Amino acid sequence: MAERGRRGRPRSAEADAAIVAAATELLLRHGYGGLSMEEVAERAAVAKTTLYRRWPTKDHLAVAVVARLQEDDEITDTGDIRKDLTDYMEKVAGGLNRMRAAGRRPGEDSTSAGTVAELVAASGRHDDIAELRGRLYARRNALARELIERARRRGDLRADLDSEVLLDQLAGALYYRVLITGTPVDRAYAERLVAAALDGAL
Amino acid sequence: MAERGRRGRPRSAEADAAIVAAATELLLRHGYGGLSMEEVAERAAVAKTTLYRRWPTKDHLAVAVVARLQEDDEITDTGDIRKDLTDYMEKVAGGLNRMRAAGRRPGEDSTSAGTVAELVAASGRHDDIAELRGRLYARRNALARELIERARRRGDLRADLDSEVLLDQLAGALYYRVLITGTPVDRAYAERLVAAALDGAL
Amino acid sequence: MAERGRRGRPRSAEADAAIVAAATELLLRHGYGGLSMEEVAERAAVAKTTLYRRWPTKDHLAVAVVARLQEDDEITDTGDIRKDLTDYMEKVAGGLNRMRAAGRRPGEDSTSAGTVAELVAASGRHDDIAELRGRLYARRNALARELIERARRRGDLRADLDSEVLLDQLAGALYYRVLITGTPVDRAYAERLVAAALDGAL
Amino acid sequence: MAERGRRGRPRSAEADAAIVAAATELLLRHGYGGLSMEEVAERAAVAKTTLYRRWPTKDHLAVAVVARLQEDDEITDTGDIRKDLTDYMEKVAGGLNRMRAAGRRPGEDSTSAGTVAELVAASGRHDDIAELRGRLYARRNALARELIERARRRGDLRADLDSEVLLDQLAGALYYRVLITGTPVDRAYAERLVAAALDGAL
DNA sequence: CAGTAAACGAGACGGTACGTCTTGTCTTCGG
DNA sequence: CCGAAGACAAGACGTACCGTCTCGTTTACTG
Repeated sequence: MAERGRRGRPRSAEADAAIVAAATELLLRHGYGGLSMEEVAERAAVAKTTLYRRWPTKDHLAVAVVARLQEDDEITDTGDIRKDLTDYMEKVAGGLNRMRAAGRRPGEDSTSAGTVAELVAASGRHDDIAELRGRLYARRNALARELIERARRRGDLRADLDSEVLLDQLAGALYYRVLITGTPVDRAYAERLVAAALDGAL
Repeated sequence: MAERGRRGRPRSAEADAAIVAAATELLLRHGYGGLSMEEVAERAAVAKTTLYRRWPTKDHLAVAVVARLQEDDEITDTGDIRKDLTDYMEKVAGGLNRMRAAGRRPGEDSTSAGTVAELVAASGRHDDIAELRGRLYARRNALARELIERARRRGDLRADLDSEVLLDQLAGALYYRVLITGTPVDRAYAERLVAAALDGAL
Repeated sequence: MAERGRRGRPRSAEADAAIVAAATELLLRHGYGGLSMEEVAERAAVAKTTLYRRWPTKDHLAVAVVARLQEDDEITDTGDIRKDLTDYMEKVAGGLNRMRAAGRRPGEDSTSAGTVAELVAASGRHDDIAELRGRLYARRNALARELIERARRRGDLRADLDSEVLLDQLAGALYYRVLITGTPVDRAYAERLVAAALDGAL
Repeated sequence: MAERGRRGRPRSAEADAAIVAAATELLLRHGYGGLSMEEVAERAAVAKTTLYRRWPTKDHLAVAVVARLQEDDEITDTGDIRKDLTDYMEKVAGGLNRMRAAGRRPGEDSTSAGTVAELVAASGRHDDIAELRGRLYARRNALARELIERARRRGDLRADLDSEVLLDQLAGALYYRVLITGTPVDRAYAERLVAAALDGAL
């Protein structure tokens, strides 16, 4: 089965890299509002057409940049479910906190993470972005649920556990604090969170 | 220092009402992007000056509109903490679901709530909005925490309960589903959620 | 009948002047291709919106500029029809020659008048410009025809003269040389032209 | 010195034909602005490279297309100078009128001939086109002048006739009407024109 | 018949201007 | 002083085309 030779000039990998680099820089430094296609093109020494050939919209570019930034929060399974969940929560929190700093003058305590919200908002403006985000979180959550399932099968968690809700509670608490209440999220919080979820309130 | 009676023509209450009405209509119908100051002014038969005299920014107007829409999620205390929390969760979910529909053509299943995210994003753009939102959620959460505290004092919840985390878990799960994963949130889910939080995973 | 006071802020006369000045400069210096809305706006220290509020298109602006430049080729009637026609031809030729220089580096012998052609082309792209140009030339020719008619009534021209054709021959020859063949047009040529037209070829 | 046989693959005659056909179609149907290299390439099922290998510029292609369209306005010499000139004028007018229709929706009375002007404008943008056009009109006019000279030698025209001006008057009038005033040009007009030029105005 | 030179299809690329849009301010007149 | 009307500055957006380039492929002539 002969490899069907590609037609036409191939896309430039340099351009790709330069664009993403410039966009990342702008996004982290000046936030979503400070990310302009015009300036990305200029900084990447690339024509605007080259941007739009790859990403049909500023929103798409921004989402791609952030997706790359948060690419891999790997999940490790040590057999200690309490520790594994706490580690995972810390990784997720880390990703969020990195975005939290975006567009803030250093020292300024960013009470919320406008940039994260802007990206969620982008989902609302483009169905394809929404879909992409959906698949992304589905995959991510699937991995975490496997971790939980293994622990349950080992007998470390209740047999009738609602793993979907458990994940919502855990990840949700982080996003809620970062996006909505603007309260801090760190290792200590991750521990309290996992403890509360595992032990219950009764 | 004598009371310095207001000079000049007083602000028109009709204008206020017309503006908020028009803005609400646009926001719910066409989403945040479809809310333009120009069009609000036209529909309210009001000059743009009049808008900006009252709200310094489109973001401020939008936030004000939404704040009005979600004004009152009252908390009731029947003594049955499981039921009370479930009711409260359902109210919060209701508010979110109402925003979820914004800007969607009827029938279209809105996987996420772009408009909610836009408003969170607005917080990231204006410190005063962030502050306002902070105070709003602080008050709201304070009420919910009182409910929990009363239950604990009655002995219905663990003595060493981390009530801050409990609320994060509950509200967070809702926001997470609405904003991030785009999964549905209804009475049934509220029940599962409260059950999981109260009973724990172990 | 009371003058109905204009509503809203009136258009800025300074902006008008600055725009036309900048556009004229660019058009004459760099030709039609060198006239860019972007640069006109910058040079006039004016927003692009201000340009487009006045002229819906680059073509419209360019035409307006040129119309202003050629505004008044007055016709004088001394009673000597040969002299009057020659003078008029010279004036028309002057206007054309001024456009001929547009966009040419000094010293460069412009064989044709691209800019004039660009403006005629603009008529082909916008019906309203075509109409405007039609009215302009109608008025211009009407004045010239009056001159001719007076001469005929005096008995200085044939009684059965076709004055429409006479004008076409005269003005046409000038435009033909400037636009098509690229041959020069000056006072001497104007004299030959009028002589030939009045005396006939037989 | 032996004929140094061409190296490499010869140019495709099919491509040539397809390109010119597509370009002609587009130019006549949608005018100069509607003639885009991109679309010519697509319609001719040819790569853009193939276009630019033959014509360095869109302007060059357009000019070539039109040159082909107006290739031959042959001049016939019957000995009756009035008739011969009228016939020639009619042929020239025919060519212009064909261009006049370009880019017009059928039925729409094209007051002017934007496409002709666009081509003249193209001369202003490329010296080689200007030169080409110069040579073209020189040859054309030379033939017409020979016709006139023969008539003069026969004694059918004044001995001191200015044949250059005579031609400017005749052709100029046609172009002037088509390009500038937008008035119609037909056989009847050609007759009036030749009559006026031959008989004079005095 | 193998080698090579050029044409060719496909499509990415840099560049540039266009015309549109929206925000928030400013200026005028009138109540 | 408020309001209505609308002009204004600023600046990004996404589109369109041009003419150039870089691939891989095809078609001739040539040694």
